[in-house]
Amino acid sequence: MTRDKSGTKPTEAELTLLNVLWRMGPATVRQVHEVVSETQKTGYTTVLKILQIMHDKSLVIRDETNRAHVYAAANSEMHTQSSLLKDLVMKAFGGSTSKLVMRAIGDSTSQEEIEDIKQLLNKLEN
Amino acid sequence: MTRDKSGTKPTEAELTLLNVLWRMGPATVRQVHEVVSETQKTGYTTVLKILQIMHDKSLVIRDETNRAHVYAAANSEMHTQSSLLKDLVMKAFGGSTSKLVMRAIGDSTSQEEIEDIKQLLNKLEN
DNA sequence: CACGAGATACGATTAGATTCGTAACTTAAC
DNA sequence: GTTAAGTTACGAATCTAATCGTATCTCGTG
Repeated sequence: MTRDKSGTKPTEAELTLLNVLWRMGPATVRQVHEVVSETQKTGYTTVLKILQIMHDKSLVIRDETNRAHVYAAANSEMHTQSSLLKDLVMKAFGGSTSKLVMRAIGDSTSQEEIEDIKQLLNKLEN
Repeated sequence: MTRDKSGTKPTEAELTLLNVLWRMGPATVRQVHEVVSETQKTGYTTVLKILQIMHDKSLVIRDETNRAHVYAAANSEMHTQSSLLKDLVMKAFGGSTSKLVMRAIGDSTSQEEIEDIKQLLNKLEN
């Protein structure tokens, strides 16, 4: 029996590549590698391999029409953020989203961020 | 050169045990194992081993006075929550805490949770 | 149609996490 | 002081993540 691989939480390396794909939109291995190389020394085939694994897990879809396959994130950034948040809420905040939010707000050193959050809450009033 | 192991992010299994220690306070391997066994089928020596590894990493401290060593979390739950949050903010929210908070609030299905958060924000006004 | 650049596929390696069996040790009680 | 129960220590096996070298494939160009 093979475990269902969709909906799996992306690993650290996978999340790095997803961030690139969300920022760039659909892209080839080469394009992804170029962006990643700006901040990390990662081999081309490493990026390729991880994208292939992500394809196996259905974390990305790919267009094989052309010789250089074009990869795209299977799920939206929003969806993935929610999924990661839910995971953290469960594992470290006893399932309480409000506890997580309060901790996050409490940690906020930036005054701007606090203002942003207040504005959002004001909108929620309506 | 050995890398500094303190301040390391706890793994999944480690976080499970930390949750028990935070809930119970200082405890022996047996006590931790009993609690963990309620929800998982984990061997006694597995719990022991993980606690030993956590001790190596300075994630827990232990009192070896008695034959059965007594383990305690090295860092507070709050401290660890903040650390995990910061990590997620960096890896999945482009470093923006407010984005994380907004997503978390947006996902909140529970009306109570939204109320809790509003109350906290009101307190912050002062 | 042969070639070379550039692409994918594959397999091996390394490192860390997790699991647990077995050995060795400690101590209270007989 | 021997034993039995309970404990820690150790090491091996398994699994997953991550990395990359090498082999193979593909296609435009001459």
